[in-house]
Amino acid sequence: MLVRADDAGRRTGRIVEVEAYIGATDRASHARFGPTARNRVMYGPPGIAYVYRVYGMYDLLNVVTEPADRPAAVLIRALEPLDGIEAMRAARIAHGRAGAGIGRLPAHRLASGPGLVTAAFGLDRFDTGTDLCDPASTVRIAGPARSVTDDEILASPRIGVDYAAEPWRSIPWRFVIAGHPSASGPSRLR
DNA sequence: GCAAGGATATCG
DNA sequence: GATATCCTTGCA
Repeated sequence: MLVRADDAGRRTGRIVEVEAYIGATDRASHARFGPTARNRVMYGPPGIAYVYRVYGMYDLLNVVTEPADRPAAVLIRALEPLDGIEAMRAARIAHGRAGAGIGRLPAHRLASGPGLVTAAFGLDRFDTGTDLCDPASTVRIAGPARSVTDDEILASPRIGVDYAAEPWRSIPWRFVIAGHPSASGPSRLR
């Protein structure tokens, strides 16, 4: 569960879709270039946020997952909004990238994509370095909203990594709660 | 189907 | 410095 507690109130969302990026040999990972100014937190301790910008407009939230010097992270691709729906909606409108229909978007679509997760939670690349495991952090990851069994989870190839060589392009390292209405992409892909 | 949008890694 | 590329999204 992703939690943000600040002046705007408390926002929580159940993490329903993630992707794994593991090691310098993963040709789809930012770590494929070795340590750089952008990805350096991937080489630090786990539990830290790595937020980067793609396509000039969207910031994507990742969590560092391995001990120092082993670059790995999990991309948070979608949330099921639980609390703070209106704060998320307001943040989406303030972010301004999406079209005019946000005011009428159903709640379950407010964070149904990696760029939408950060927009709904008011995160950007300058939040890189936040300790997501520290209860004192404004943004943090708490225990699961509820338990998930293995047979609910669908594994598939990662999204948007067609540039990577095989086998990395096809490894099923995207994990989603099968059929969840808050998963990313068109409904036919959920 | 495709444009928007700017940071980033790489090359000269 | 210049340039090709990118872990996306919403609308035509």
